[in-house]
Amino acid sequence: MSGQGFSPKIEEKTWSAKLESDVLSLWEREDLYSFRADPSKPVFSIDTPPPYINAPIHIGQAHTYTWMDAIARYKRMLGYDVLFPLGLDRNGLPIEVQAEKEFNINVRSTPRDEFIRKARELLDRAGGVSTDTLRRLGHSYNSWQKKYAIGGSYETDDPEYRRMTQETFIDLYKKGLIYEGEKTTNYCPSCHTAISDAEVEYREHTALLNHIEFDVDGKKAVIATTRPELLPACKLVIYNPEDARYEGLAGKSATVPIFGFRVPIMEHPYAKQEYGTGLVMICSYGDYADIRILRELGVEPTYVIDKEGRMTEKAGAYANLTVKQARSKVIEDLKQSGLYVKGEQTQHREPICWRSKTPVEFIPLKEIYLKQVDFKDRLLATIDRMSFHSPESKKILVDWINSVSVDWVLSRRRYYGTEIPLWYCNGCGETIVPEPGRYYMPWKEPPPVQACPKCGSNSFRGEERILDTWFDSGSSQQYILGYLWDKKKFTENYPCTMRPQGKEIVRTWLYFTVLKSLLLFGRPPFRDVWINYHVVDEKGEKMSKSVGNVIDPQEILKRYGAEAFRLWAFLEGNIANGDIRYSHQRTEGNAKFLTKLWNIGRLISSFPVPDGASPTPSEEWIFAELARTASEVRGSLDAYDLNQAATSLRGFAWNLFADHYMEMVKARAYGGPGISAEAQKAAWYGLHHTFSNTLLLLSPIVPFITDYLWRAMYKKESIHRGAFPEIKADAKRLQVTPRLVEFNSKVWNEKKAKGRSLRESIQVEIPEELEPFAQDIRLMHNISS
RNA sequence: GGGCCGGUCGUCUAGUCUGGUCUAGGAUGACUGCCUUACACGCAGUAGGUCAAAGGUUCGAAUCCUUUCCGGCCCA
Repeated sequence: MSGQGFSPKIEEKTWSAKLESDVLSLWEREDLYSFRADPSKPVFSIDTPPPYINAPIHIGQAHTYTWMDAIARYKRMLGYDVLFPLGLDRNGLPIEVQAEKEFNINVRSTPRDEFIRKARELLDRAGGVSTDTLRRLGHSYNSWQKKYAIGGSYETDDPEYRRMTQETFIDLYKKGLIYEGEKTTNYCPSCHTAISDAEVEYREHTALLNHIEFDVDGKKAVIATTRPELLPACKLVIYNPEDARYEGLAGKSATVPIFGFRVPIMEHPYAKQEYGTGLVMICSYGDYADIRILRELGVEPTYVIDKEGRMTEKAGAYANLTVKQARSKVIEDLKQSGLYVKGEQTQHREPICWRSKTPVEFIPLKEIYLKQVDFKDRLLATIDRMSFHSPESKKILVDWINSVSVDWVLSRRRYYGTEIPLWYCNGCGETIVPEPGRYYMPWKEPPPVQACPKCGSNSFRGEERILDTWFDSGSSQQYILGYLWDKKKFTENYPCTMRPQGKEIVRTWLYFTVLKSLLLFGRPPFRDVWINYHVVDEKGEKMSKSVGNVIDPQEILKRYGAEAFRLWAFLEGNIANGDIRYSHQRTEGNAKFLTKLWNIGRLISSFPVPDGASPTPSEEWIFAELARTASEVRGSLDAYDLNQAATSLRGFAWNLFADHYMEMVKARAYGGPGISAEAQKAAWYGLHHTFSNTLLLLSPIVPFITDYLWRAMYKKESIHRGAFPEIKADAKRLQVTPRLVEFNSKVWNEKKAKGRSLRESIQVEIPEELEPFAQDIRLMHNISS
């Protein structure tokens, strides 16, 4: 047999991103990824984070959803019925704020129906912006269509979703875990609503630290504060017990300037000697420390700020001014009366609302709460039953649970969200709770009863507030597992297998899901929790619009294609361990593997696919390496470490299989004088067996190119119907790998040193350990004896 | 103020738990040579690291301990 007659089945020299859309439409036609509800298969469920619909997918989402996709694909190959739904988040404040801006309306002065309609209009307009990127990335969600069934894509503001949210509320209410109470609450004056502790963030900023003179029995005492407008709410002046300057002051009282009332002076360790003058005024309420100290001492608060962020009549002459106005007015008045000592700039941490970034105020509100403080120990025990990837991320949740100190404020004074399903009797105040089963809108619907069961009155008031968005989100796993439609199946498949999510929403999304799951089902919501960090720019800095370093994944798709993006996402690092940097240059570099893989396939496609053959030592060796790689990859994938899986696959395919094995057997595969038909067939088998399995192993990572090559070379049926390869091979050949690689390198080096081209012949002695491979090695390097 | 995580060639990283096989491996970029009938988006080679710093434990430390510095995050 001669070297003639073998030419690649594949003509193009490189993989092209243009082929991606062809492959994509094949997948859609073949319905490869739907949830089968096949009772013979175990379910692997992934509670994907619904991206917010009104903004394009950013690079961090593109990255992490791609990881989830690979996990889904891998589990499918293991024989799981994979539940991998696509959700779209349409709830929450951002859309309300945007509607206000867009239509120049105000949430409080616009009729509710109209406001909701406008918000929905905006959401519908945003439509496919988010999903287009996901689609092009080749993600294998069960469905792109909205369906009221397991596996269907869903929207968080859907009446069905809200029906479920309300059902959980009703359940918890009936269990006695929900109550209404008046407490000091975090209040965002810009969102006009109460917010939970989990929604409070801190911002370091420069503030004016004002030194103000108080009078203590005719003597001056200077107090430092960043919030002089709270003088009318001053309750207490404290200093550190160690502070010698103020020894003996405790027990006396201080007169508050301008307002003239007296407050007690006490020692308290919270006051730091080095902060301002060491004397601190405690008001109701400037910050959490105030709340803590005044509660500790049982002091009745005076509230001087109202829901609009204006001063109340308790602030006397300052009533109706905004907080800011009042602050400067108080400072001005203090200066006039000579009680203002000085102002200096200081670094200060202030609590802000996580959505609007407005400073949070602490005011009394009657709100609806879900009990959580009582359950801290059980929450900690519950999360011990979930496994965290990486394990370090669990600490974020543990710390948060330990710091929980008040119950969860559920009610929000907004319009666009799930209504709290309650009515109140106008006669006796009785609370009416409906039966679950449908979606209730109490602000526009009559109550589920004709007359009050307690007093018989038939006049009612529907609840107008809505639920915290996290109360909806905190049941996403419940929704996707089909709680609404088949409770038996739901119970069988509970808990959900995995929750992938960002670390920045551990204390919200993850925490609230755990809480609700514990209270509703007494179980953890997930088996595994995968927490990811962020994608940052080339220099390691956070991407932000104002800095102008944001990279749109669409741009990467346009420049390099989906496979290139995916390779970058997998090869660049493990996002569960830390931030990942993005760089075009590295994407380009990583993408070269696609060309390599393509050309490996191209050469191999020249040769027939034998059913089997008796392997020579070279085949035994590469099969042993293939088996080792497959088991490594399996281990990495089981640990959700796609980075390691991708790295070892690239290393195997390129640096061992192509560089060494293929070079060794190429001549044998082409055939020629002195090569038996049997040996040639063994080479063909070695090439195809190794390559087809490599494609399978790579298919969760680069699903486009592997499927394309697979169909071109092996089967009509998609590679994504394939099973994860189990490769058996004798491990004893593994020992020879370093010797082989070393020897080949030595020969190449020698030729180079002698200025010869690689095909020229050379005289080298083959070491004894490599004797079994002698024939291949001689042909490979053109070694003359 | 407290806590957590990280710091390894220009860049990304393996190795750290279980100290010796690490005179630290790979990738990428840089440089040099080569179009060897799959691939120049390739092949081969070369250079590049006092493993953040100091001290300690040990026969031996990137690996264990202590302190410090830097970066990031969280809590008060």
